[in-house]
Amino acid sequence: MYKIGELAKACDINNDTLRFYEKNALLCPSTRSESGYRLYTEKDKETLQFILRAKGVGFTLAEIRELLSIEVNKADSACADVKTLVDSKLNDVETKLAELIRFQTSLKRLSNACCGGAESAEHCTILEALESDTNDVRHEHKLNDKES
Amino acid sequence: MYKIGELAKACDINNDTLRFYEKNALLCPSTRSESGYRLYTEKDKETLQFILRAKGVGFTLAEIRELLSIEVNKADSACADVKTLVDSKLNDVETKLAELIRFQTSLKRLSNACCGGAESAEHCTILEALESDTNDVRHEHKLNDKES
DNA sequence: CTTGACCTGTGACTTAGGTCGAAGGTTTAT
DNA sequence: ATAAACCTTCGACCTAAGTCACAGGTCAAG
Repeated sequence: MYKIGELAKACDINNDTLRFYEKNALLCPSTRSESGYRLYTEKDKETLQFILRAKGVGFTLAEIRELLSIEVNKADSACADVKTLVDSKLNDVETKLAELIRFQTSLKRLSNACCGGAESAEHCTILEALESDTNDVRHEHKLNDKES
Repeated sequence: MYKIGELAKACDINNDTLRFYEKNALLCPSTRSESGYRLYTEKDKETLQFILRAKGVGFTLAEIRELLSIEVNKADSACADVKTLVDSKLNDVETKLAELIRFQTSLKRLSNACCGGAESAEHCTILEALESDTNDVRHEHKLNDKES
């Protein structure tokens, strides 16, 4: 049995995070001591590690709650249910990825176009790009310029 | 001169967003009418468009505030200052990108390993991967498995 | 002269995932 | 027996970028 601080230290998280997970129905300690201290079992620790691993692949706590409800009750769920969660998450991730790649492309273009010198910024190509709506900074669509 | 609703509509944002930008020192209307209405000039509109374009390439409002302070005072800033902001943002973006790619890789691996069938999830490879700490789900380091 | 569309300011609420402080109870070691 | 190190609950605070509600003032049309 772990007290809160012991489990937290063992898993390298904050005590408050554990309380937060409890409040949000992710991980409730199996028992309490006479005096009300949370007592976590080895099984609780495994659940916590499940949570941390799921966080590690990008799941939100709400999604992890879903995964856990399948996990505690495996026999009544299908593989397909689990895979759906993973694929839907993968979709989210790829959407965000696409946005970040647009950012990256635009920023690289801005950076490459700028001399970066100590001269006054009066003719800075970056500022000019942000000022002008012709020659949209955000998308390359028909710009047919090459990344240098 | 635009009233708040006119400028908001012209730029397809919310009136409250404009008030929010004002409160956060991003865009103050040049004047007010007798009765206190905000009045935005054409120049204000251009500044707003600058802000929206900068948002479009991924800058936060705090960063845009920095860009604007250079923009209003170009002569006293160097190109290098601007480029530094862009490069530092690019760095942020690439850090986030790296994390999302890790998520993507892990999720793809989980998804590919799962049959996704209607069978009970009792032996679901996804759940097993999240349960076990051997065979870490998050990183490929020495797994030398191939993406199918 | 009233109705409706607009504007004002203030302050609260949202999401996500915690983190912190205060006031007090418990355990353990000395 | 008392101090240090733990634990409890509760509630407030944090970031980011808004969004919404409320109570009231203004403006143009009919």
